[in-house]
Amino acid sequence: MLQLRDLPTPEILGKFARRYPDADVTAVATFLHLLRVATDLSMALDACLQQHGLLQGRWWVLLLLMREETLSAAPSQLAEKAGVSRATMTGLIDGLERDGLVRRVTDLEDGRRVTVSLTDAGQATLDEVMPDYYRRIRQLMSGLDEAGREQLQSMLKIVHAGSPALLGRDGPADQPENHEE
Amino acid sequence: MLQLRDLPTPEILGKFARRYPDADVTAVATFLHLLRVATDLSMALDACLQQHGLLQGRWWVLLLLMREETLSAAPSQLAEKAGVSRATMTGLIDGLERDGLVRRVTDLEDGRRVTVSLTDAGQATLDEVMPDYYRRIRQLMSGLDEAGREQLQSMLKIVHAGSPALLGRDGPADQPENHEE
DNA sequence: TGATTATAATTAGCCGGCTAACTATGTCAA
DNA sequence: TTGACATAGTTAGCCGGCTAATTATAATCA
Repeated sequence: MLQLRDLPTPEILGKFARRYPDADVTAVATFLHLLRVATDLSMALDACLQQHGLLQGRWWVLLLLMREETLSAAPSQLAEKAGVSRATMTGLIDGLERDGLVRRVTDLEDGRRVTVSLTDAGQATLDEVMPDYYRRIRQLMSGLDEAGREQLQSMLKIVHAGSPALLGRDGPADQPENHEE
Repeated sequence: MLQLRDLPTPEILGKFARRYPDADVTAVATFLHLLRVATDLSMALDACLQQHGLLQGRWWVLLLLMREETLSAAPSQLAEKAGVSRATMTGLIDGLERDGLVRRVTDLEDGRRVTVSLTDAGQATLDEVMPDYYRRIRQLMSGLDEAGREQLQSMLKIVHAGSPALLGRDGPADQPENHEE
């Protein structure tokens, strides 16, 4: 997601700000810092899961199934909840089924529908991974007390609320520029 | 990075915590929240850059070149600073060269070395993208004042410092000796 | 009824990461 | 001088996302 290792130094940001007067140095620094930390955490999570033979995508599928009372769900539901396309979910389920962690059952009444269920092996895998995962997250966050966590989350919400600003068709139209396309 | 759209509700976290007593509910919630927000920002950034015909990887290359006094650098330097493999950097440069945004020049003294330079067209592209980017970041962060940004960054540092906890070979039982920054 | 449309899942093929192998060039010491 | 090694970049091929097209089944209505 944010691969960049060499975040701009204050000097570089200042230099760029002279060429581009719209630059808000502390805003950019904070934004990049947030992406940098999150990227490192995500990569570290991947590494942790790989020690148990899982990858993030597959792990989420198992978790989503375990949340269900019936330990099962339709591929389309899983895709939506996991935030991936149905095609990607098909691939994830293929892999999990090959490893025996989930099972596919075609619906008897509606032949188009398929139900994916967590197998005993799948549950066992989660029972191995989750305690390790939870211990690591506990440790990761041990530097922040409850109040700190609350505060971090409330600041994240503020930033999150601004994210549509990044999306608008032509930017916060300060001064309209002429580009085609 | 964190595709998951359906973050666990407090009820689900509680249910999992009963099965896995090591779970620290607020730690997990904060961790996931951080990844969720960062992922949305990253995707929004991608969408913004795509409006100018760029992708994150290529954009970073142009920025790294613009930082240099000579507007040029070696592919290996760029790869390291951008945090991608040399092979990936070769591909990025291929695309940028094809679009005329950078230029490759083989070193006269050492035939193995190549210098990548920003072309006028590359600079012009940046001059189009950067003001838009900066305006959007300014808007994104407008909900936090300077003190808030400082505080957010200091909390990010605390979390970042704990990230080695996610990596340790066999859970946080053994303390990783990584210590930097 | 039977043609048309809608829905669920899958398949096909693209793209941008990666690692590992390869090519070309330079360096150094026997 | 030349053979072993080192270095810079590229190429080859894998993998997991994606979109778009396809297959199979169900639902609708003239």
